[in-house]
Amino acid sequence: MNDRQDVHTSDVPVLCVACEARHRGVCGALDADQLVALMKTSTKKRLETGAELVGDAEAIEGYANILSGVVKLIKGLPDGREQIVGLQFAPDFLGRPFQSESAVSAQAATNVVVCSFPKRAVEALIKQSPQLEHSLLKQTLRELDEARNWMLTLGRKSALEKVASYLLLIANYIDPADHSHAEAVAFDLPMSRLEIADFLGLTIETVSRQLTKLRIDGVIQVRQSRHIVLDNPSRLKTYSGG
Amino acid sequence: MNDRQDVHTSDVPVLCVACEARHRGVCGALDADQLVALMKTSTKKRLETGAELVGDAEAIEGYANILSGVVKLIKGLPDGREQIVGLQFAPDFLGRPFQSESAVSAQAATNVVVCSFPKRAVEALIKQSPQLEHSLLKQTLRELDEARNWMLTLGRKSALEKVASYLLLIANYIDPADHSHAEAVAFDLPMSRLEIADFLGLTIETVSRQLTKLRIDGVIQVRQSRHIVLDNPSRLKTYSGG
DNA sequence: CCGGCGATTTGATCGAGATCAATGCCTAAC
DNA sequence: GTTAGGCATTGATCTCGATCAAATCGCCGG
Repeated sequence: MNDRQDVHTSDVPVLCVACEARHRGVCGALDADQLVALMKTSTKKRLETGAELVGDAEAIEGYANILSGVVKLIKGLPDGREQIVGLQFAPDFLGRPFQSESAVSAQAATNVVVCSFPKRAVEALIKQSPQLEHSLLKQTLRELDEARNWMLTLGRKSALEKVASYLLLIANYIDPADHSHAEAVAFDLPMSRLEIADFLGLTIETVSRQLTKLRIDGVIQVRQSRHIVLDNPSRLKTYSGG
Repeated sequence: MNDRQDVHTSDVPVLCVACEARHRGVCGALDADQLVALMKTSTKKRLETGAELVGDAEAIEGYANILSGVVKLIKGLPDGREQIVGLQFAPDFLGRPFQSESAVSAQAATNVVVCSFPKRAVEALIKQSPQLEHSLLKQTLRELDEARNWMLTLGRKSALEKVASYLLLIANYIDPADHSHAEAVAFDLPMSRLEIADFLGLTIETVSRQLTKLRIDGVIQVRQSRHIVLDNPSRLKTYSGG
């Protein structure tokens, strides 16, 4: 079901000479020499909540590994309506290979730390390393699956089902354990109500009302608006529409 | 904007020894020897409208090149609600590399002709040929872009904007020319009202009403319910919400 | 030509979620 | 502690699209 860990071709984290983080993710596909070469070109960057990594239709300046935090991918309409079309968590790889322009805008949803690489260095490496390309293909296939799952949610679920699905999605990222039995899970939402609404194709008021309903039904606890406790995750699943 | 043609690593169509069609698409990435080997394992299949290529959560029996027709990718909820999460046209490649189960069900929306290959043969070839993997990555990235574009439509557009966007999408597949100036385009819809509704996250009645509205506004002509004429495609764009 | 059947259109009504409008809550500055 | 300002909740109302129901169209077989 969840092949997230499968994205890492190598499970051995590698110490980056530039940003001093231990990389996993796509970098695991490289051999030692390639890694050293790549990491000499890397830079560690810290981004505040709301900071823009790549603007829509802007030239892409590089690629990045997310070390911590959550990045949202946004598409907007000319009149200002917005839809979040993807969420990226560590250790996802950020960037659009073989395209000079981005179709989406990428923004930090929380404080984010990335290790970024110049476009040219990564693309040269992709040409050399089928392993890296294989790794990118796997991540892209996973993102495609996630996008299609979300299309079902956007097109066919009710507001209540959408919010329940969202909570389960986040709970699963925080703690990828199997929540089919009844262990409690607690976590902080990495997004504001407005961002949740833009992810679910709803308004903030509707998101708030559905959370209230779930709270009153005793399925979730909400504290300080961001902190969520699921006493019984499998019960929440019955609200998510499958 | 549209890098569809870019998917074909080679522009030279190759005659398939088995199905006697000239392949393009992903097969273009192979060298002559590899092609011959692959094509000896291929079979040409004709599928009636509605035929299922791959069921949800079924084992994937193989891969296929679409030679003609339209294939819809469907995701469903336990209670029967359905969402079309992707459309594939010739010469798209059909299949989910590196996964034993399909996350979606694939059905023929029109009569479809495919040239199918056994799973094993294709996967062996992917291992040998970085070119093929590169080609698959490009197709997957394009599908991801399309999925994300459609998420914006599903989450944030009105029913009228959705229907207008759908007509422009189909018009663009039929004739990938630039429709920004005012040349008329005519085509047959490859899908029923129910399928359009399942693609747009609407009901058949709403789809029908929006088409009627566009017809009364003089933006489109509708004949025999499937045949559409856009006298002025750029005018339809103003209805699509950007 | 006629009847039948599925697909589509049109009509009437309903309701989920949007919109408009307060009100309440948490944090930060002073 | 007090106040200001951004977020979130709650309430009242409206609207778009769903639902229920009834024609109408198009096509095929007799």
